[in-house]
Amino acid sequence: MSWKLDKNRPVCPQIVEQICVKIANGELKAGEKLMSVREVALAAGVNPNTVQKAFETLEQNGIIYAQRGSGNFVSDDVLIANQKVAEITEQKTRNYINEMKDLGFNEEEIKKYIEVLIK
Amino acid sequence: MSWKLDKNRPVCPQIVEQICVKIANGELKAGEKLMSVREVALAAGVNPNTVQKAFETLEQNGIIYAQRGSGNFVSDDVLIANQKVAEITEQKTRNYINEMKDLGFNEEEIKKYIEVLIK
Amino acid sequence: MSWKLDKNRPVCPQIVEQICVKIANGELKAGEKLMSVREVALAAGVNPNTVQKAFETLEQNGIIYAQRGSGNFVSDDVLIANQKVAEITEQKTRNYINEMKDLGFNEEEIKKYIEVLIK
Amino acid sequence: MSWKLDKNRPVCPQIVEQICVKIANGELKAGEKLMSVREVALAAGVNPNTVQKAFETLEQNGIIYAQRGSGNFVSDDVLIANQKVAEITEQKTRNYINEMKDLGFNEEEIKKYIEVLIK
DNA sequence: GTGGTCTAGACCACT
DNA sequence: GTGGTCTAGACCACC
Repeated sequence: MSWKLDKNRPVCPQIVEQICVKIANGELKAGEKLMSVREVALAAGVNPNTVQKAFETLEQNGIIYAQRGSGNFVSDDVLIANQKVAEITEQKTRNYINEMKDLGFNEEEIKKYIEVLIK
Repeated sequence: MSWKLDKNRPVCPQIVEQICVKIANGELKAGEKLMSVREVALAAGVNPNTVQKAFETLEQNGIIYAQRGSGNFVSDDVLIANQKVAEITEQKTRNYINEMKDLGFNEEEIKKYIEVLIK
Repeated sequence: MSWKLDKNRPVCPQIVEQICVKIANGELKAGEKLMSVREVALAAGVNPNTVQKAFETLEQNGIIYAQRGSGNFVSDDVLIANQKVAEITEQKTRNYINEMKDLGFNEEEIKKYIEVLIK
Repeated sequence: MSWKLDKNRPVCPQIVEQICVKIANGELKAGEKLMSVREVALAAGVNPNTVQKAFETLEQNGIIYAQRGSGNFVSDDVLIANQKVAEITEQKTRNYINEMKDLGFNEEEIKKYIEVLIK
């Protein structure tokens, strides 16, 4: 279980996203036990509180559930994670497009810009 | 002079960006007098302090210059504003691409995603 | 012997309470042998360690006693279980009343609220 | 603005509840600025982080909204706070009733018990 | 000054 | 050992 964290962005939502992705792509399966808060914190080089907060967010979204004393588990309904990933993706993309349009770019220019920088 | 501010993002940098854009696209010309801090604040529905900070940032970047008692003026060298816009654009785009890749998308998928959402 | 466990509350004290109740209402009689830790765990769908802890608590309170190799037995003095039940009841009720008062309800309103929801 | 906190219960939800109550009973009005995180922390004798978390919860529920650099404000829609109070009240009461029933009390006994302890 | 995020470290109850 | 909660204190960007 690997963690690529961009230290220039808030860490907590990144953990949330990455766990959703891991569930969405099958790396984590329905009902499976997650690594403990402390293990993730250690592996990702992050404070346990930050991981705890990320897990709380995931639980509030019904993507995982916590069981005191035994750990956190992937929800049986994996669909929610997929939706969350889709939602995050769409929101990031819409944000990007809007910001680019505010900067005066039109649709064709944005597409070209992406194409140039993408590799 | 219109202001489209996204209340969900920091306001100050948005003002900086938009003035750069207005200079870059010729809406504001070299040496032209800007609206006063108060006028911009009123027109954009924002705290005057925020506008003041934005103007200071622009002045530090050599994009505008202040003349005590008479107002703020677009720098004679419009090129700096163009560079700033280019810089911001590139950074936003790289950020977006990196975040999408972290979400598990490859280059082709990102391009397709943009194409679908852009219109 | 049935077990109604609310998974949203700590399990261990629930087991303690329910055994006290069973003693208090005569379902378990003085000197009677209890089900084994494993049996209770199985019947209640709970980790045996949790049941073990519950039994330890009960023993410390003098409500049951353990006999190595033969099992756990209801104490001869059933009174203690009765007191425990009374104590728990009072504490739960006082808690509830205090929390409702903190929410801005007065005594009459609390009574009415209970009456409406109780059936 | 007074804070009665029961140190034997989790503090954070208590703050959430009390702010909801203050909005519901009109002590805080729609659009009004709340005390700052630090002020509440000081006044309630609690760590600022705890207050921050409570405010986050309130924001996620649409009961207040945060404005970076200027403070937290009561949402224009006061109704949500009222609903939240009602929801909390009902949940606490149902919990209480269920726990009492698990302890072997029937409806009449619960009502009598409340009546005796309430004053 | 204000909210937002994070680190560090502690304690608790439960499994 | 595990999650849950809290304190303490720090830094940042923004208004």
